[in-house]
Amino acid sequence: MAKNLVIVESPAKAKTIEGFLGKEYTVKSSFGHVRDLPDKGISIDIENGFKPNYVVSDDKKKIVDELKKLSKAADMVWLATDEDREGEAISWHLKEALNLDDKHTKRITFNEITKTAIQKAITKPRTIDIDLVNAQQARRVLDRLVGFELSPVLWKKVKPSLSAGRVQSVAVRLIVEREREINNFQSTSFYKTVALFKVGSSVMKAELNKRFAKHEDALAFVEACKKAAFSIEDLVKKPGKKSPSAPFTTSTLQQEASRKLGFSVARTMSVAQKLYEAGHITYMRTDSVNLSETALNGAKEEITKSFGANYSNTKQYTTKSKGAQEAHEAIRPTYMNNHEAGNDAAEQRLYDLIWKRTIASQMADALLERTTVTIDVSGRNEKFIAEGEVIKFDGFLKVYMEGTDDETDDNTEGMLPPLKVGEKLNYNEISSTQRFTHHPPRYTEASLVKKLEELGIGRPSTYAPTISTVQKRNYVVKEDREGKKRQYDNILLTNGAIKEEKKEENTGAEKSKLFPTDIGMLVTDFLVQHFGYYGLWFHGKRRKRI
DNA sequence: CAGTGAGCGAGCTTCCGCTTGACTT
Repeated sequence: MAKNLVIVESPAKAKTIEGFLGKEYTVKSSFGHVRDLPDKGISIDIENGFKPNYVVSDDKKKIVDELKKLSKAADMVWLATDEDREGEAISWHLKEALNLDDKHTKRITFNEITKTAIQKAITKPRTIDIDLVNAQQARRVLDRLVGFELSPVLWKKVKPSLSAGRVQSVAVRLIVEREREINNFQSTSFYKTVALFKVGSSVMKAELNKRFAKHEDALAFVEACKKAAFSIEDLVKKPGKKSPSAPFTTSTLQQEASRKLGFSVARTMSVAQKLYEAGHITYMRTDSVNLSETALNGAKEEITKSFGANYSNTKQYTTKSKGAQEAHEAIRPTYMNNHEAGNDAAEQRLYDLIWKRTIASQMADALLERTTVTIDVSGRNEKFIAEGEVIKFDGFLKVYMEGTDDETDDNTEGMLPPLKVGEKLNYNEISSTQRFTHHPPRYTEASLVKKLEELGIGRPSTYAPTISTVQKRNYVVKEDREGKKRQYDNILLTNGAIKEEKKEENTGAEKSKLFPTDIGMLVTDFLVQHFGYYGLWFHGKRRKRI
């Protein structure tokens, strides 16, 4: 029997660590939390200091018995659960459930799974941080009280089996409020004027720096263009750069896999889990953008070998999200020199995304040259503006470009032909087209996760389950909607003649967007009315029961 | 007389966050 028992949260992690520590150490996993409030009833003694009544969860009885036996036989038990609020609580629960005494128990933490990090952790044990444990208990108790007091009110007043809680009710409210914003949105139209100028054998596109509100003003401008002369008034070149994004966290992986691969957040997580269990990537539930020393070196080596030393720019990123607890590394390939991994197409594509994002994060900025051309229209104050962008050094763009959520028509900026100030220009065509302002976008699963993270609501392990809960309760549906036909005006000037047309386009089509249901809106209004800030104040004052 | 239906009462649902399988479909 080994002298030392090390307990971590995840079995895959246990397997890896056992290899680092040698024969004196047995490494086991708790499979997450081992104790919790029971499923039924509040189970909190509100009269006596809100004392929680914890029980060993049914699915953890076997593992707790096994850990009990192993801990009795060991000289020392090392509680090596994650270095965050929940991890500290898991260690404390293990100590309670296994009846561990202080003399034979040590608490260690590490936030990367490397041999040096583990060995260093063993030399610096500490005791359980009871303040952090209490913070977790406060979180747990509050969530139970809110969820189990509020939900039955909904059963009575609205419909059985509904639910409310600190996280899910906010998620639903965000979707409901966005839908109402969209319904109240008054779209206005304007005229966007674009010219195509002949420059040698190529064509340069330029947009007018004024948008006309009225059809008659747009028409008057295009009319004036018939006789106007066009010349280059100004030519400005400015250097620019693009920097790579930080390596993936759970939330950014979910967003990018949704944009680039069309995965739902649940799909992303289950595919990532398989890659993790096969040892291809690091832990997939993380809020950290940190990379270990070995990862940084591995990336540098790989970039230098594949692209040259001038493409390498080794750096550490700092988290932007305020609630981050950073118990793990960022999501990255375990071995940087593995360019491909995975058993099926989904795993391979997700791995490819993770590999590229990680490698790109350690590559040099892309260097650009942005050119802005101002074109004078004789007899008018408005100017046409043409913009061009030339990549001087591609840097990280060689492997990876982050996707965007933008739905606006893409203005692909390319190279501009050679030009000089004062040069006269002739147009091929000038058009003024009626465009419409957009309502704020509906949430996708991934953009909702992004919003929740910004608000500090939910954790990496709960983003995907929360999204499925609000759909399971039928508060929210994920749907495609067909667009509507819309007419718009187009004024076109070619060869000195103006042609006016009514054209038709499809607008408002949605794909895989989140829509609130009637019940979602009703429950949100009910909760806001009775349990929003003023609702709580009202009920407290009047001690009114509902 | 047999079948129907109104009315009553009991028991169930639910939170968030940490982990995987063990289940169906």
